[in-house]
Amino acid sequence: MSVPSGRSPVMADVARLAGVSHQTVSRVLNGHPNVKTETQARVQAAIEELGYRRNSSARALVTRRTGVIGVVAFDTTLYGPAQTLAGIEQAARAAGYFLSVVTLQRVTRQEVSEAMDYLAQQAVEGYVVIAPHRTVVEGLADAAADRPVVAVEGGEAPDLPVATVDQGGGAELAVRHLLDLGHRTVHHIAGPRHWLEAEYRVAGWRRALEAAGAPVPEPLFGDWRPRSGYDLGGALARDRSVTAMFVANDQMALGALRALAEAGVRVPEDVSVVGFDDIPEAEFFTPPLTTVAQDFSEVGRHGIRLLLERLRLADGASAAPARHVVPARLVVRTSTAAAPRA
Amino acid sequence: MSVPSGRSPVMADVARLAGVSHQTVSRVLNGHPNVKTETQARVQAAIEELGYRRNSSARALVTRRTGVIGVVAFDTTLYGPAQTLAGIEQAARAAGYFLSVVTLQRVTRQEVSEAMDYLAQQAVEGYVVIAPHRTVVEGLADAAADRPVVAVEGGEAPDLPVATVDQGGGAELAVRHLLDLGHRTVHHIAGPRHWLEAEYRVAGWRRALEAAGAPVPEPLFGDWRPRSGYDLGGALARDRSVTAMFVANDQMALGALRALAEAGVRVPEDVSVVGFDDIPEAEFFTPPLTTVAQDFSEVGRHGIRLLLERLRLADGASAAPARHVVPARLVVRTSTAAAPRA
DNA sequence: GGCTACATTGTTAGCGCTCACATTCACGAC
DNA sequence: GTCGTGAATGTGAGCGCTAACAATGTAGCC
Repeated sequence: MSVPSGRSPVMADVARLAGVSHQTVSRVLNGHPNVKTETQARVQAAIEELGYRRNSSARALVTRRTGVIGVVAFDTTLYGPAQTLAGIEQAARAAGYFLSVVTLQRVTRQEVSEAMDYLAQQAVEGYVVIAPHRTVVEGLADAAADRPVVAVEGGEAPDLPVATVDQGGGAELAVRHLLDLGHRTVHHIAGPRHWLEAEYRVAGWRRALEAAGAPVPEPLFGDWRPRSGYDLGGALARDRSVTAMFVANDQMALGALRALAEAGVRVPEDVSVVGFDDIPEAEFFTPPLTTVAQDFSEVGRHGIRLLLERLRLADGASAAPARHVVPARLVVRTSTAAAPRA
Repeated sequence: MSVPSGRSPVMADVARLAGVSHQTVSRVLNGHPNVKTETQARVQAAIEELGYRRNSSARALVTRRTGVIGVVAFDTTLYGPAQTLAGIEQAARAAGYFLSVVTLQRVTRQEVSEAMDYLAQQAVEGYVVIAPHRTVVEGLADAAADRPVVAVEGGEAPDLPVATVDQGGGAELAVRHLLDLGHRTVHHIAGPRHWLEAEYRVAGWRRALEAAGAPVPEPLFGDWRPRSGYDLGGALARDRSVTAMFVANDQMALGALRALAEAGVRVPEDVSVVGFDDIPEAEFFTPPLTTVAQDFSEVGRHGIRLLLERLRLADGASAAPARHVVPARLVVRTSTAAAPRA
């Protein structure tokens, strides 16, 4: 009787049943300290009896907080972004936030702007942008967000808090590992231009070679897909001077392994191969792939952490742009071995 | 001056600037027919000048529609679920809906209930549940949703609209392909028990064998991961009578290929292998994997379609549970060949 | 002209909640 | 006793929007 049938209960219904004012119900719901334990219990009981659930729209209307974080992602088909997204989701939920995700079809400044605009419609409190691409970082500038933004995998986006894996450092690990095995130099199949991760890996690769006084060959640019690794790997396979290659992700490394096999080049006897990402499949490639592991969910977690910090500071004082860099880790399997005698 | 600085513009601000009532602004925003073209233009101009954006909470409060669809997903690390989610996201956005995603950590009835509860807090209008597991389907029953629910990959969930790939049919394609190549029978490395997709693939495999009068060996149960394919594939490799295996997903097939290689068994000369999913890597396995392709995004799209249909029917009349089944497709590569002479 | 019909716009009343403030009561200090 | 204090609760207003209805203008028609 306390709730007219046909509509779901509201605070006033709970209040009536518990014999208190709607405000007291609100206090119980929000954990306000000054409520008698007994009253609290009575309200709780009423809530449960009616199956009451607070109307989030009404609450958001007055508090101006929706509890929603907007996420702009790109190509969640790739292992890395998908994992990062999962990490973000975990962290957000743990903090009591909801996630609204938009996946970009193409990486253009306009699409980034549109995605953020779309999310703004939903009154997200802030954005986490998975920004593996230079264009995305630029698009962020256009979007002129009036809300906090954190970039994940966003390289060194200026004026923006960033959570990222140490791509360059990971690349250095890979190259040093190969040099230590006695290879004269290391060839590189890179990710596509304008992808920040690709650029940083190229830079790290170059740095490690130069530090060792090794010659720096021209890098070849793929598109992350196995197919391009196959094509470019095939090209390198024909060059008998190549004894070591560092491939910018595991999928392309897979393609390269295939091309090498078809060319009759043995891995690791003739050529050593190192990948990047450590996808679950890498361990079972032919041969099992030495690669650089990234902790994606850690990155996602820190992305959310940085955003929440910004949200707490609220409007006025925007904190200094912070960076959180997660180290990469080399996983040695059997696709690498000592350089063959010349 | 029309907007007091320090707060964002509201409808009344736009109305004042355009010299109309706030209701007319609302009409323009909602595409109401009876507004003079000229008025419309004036309002539009005012909106743009002020950078006005409608407050979605206020709107949701009065319309009782949030425009948010809740998605319950599980293990988006796996290729299939991740792809399905992407398809759902595309379709939802195209229809003007937002998505709120919760990813389950473990598949228990309780976690499913909790996830739906969590989404209910946000007043989602309906649920799309990626339900590849028997437990999830059961959990749906507990959750006693007062809102429409659609299961994706949910097998034959009773009383629930379902969008799914024809798993059984796909398995039959795989098995028939192998039998046609002259194999006496086909061994099966299955997915984990209680996974609906796994069960349907087992059923299809059995059906095809029985239809052909072939003996039906005991299936082996893996966990989708490459490691289990490796372990179980190794076991089958030791059995010289095995000439063909159908592996329930590509990741396990990769593990199996590895185990066969290590055991000195040649693929496809000694043993033929067929996978399931057609992940991007499959084409570059050693050897390139014959597999069954599923159109995940199509499934996601139809999941959203079914939900939207339910939402339109609104509260009263719940439509008859509909099913949309997307056919699977065999992709022949070089991991399969004619049976070796006995 | 007077009436109807319809297009166009304005007015008013909430949606369900939280915030600011008012009120009540109990208790101890003086 | 009186007053101050703080805990516990209630009251009223208003967040920004849409829905329902009212009011106006405008044309068409007899």
